[in-house]
Amino acid sequence: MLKLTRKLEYALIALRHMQDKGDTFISAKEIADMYLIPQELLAKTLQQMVKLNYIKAAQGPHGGYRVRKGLTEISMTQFMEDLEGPIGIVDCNINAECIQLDNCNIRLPIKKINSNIREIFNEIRVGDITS
Amino acid sequence: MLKLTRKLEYALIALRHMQDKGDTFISAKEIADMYLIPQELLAKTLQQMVKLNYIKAAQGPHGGYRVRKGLTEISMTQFMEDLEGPIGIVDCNINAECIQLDNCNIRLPIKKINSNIREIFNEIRVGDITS
DNA sequence: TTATACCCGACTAAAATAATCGTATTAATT
DNA sequence: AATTAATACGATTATTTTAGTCGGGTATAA
Repeated sequence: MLKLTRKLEYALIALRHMQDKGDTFISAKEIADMYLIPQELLAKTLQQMVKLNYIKAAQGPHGGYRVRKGLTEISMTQFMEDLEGPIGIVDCNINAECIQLDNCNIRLPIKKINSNIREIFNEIRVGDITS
Repeated sequence: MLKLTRKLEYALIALRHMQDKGDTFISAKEIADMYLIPQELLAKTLQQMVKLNYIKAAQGPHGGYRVRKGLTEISMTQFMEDLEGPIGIVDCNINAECIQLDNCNIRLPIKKINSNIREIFNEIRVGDITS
């Protein structure tokens, strides 16, 4: 209940590590070894962040990844939703395909809570965690 | 990511319905039929709430459940943790058995966020949703 | 030209969640 | 007393989500 995914954890750990290393390119392997993260999984997450323009990749020996400037200013809401899709504590906050429809008697207050949670993550920058 | 369980949804829907009906005993079947909830699953959830002293059960024909006074004042944090166990957006906030231990570079900020979320649910009463 | 590292889709495994089943017990009604 | 409608509860199965692996490809530094 109310869990973050491992992917997000790994992403944040990696970002923090890269951030500490400044401009040098860090390989997925280095991070995976250091924090005992499955390498392939981490690699895929990093590749996703490259597509999102969060980080920059360099191929070949001595290649790796480094953080792009400005990433730290992105809100955690955006970060999480970019990587994992919309935040919804119940499904009807995301796809609305609920068999109950109008019958549901708790829809509104739940919706409110969902906003509260997104709001929390709006107030937190990625940089608050990674630097 | 960050989902509530169905069990919690069903519990809240049921509580709200019972609350609307005042002191009369409402059967699990009535609620299940009305909101298209699997009856057995709802029944088990209701039984759990009986043990927690959230509601009172009456057996036999015309039996069912009714809400106990005072339930509405309970915080959502307590409610959710009673039904589903501790809120932890990552596992190390719950059982602390993480292979990374001191190696983890994001533990503190994550812990902070976890508190924020528990705080949100502390501010919400069950009654805010069910009445 | 070889070794290292990213790229990417398909696949498999594991864990968490959701749902069902079977049997027992209780109590109102007839 | 028998029947019926309800809760009680453990065991099991099914489904979905999450996590992790594999294989083949591309780029590039030394």
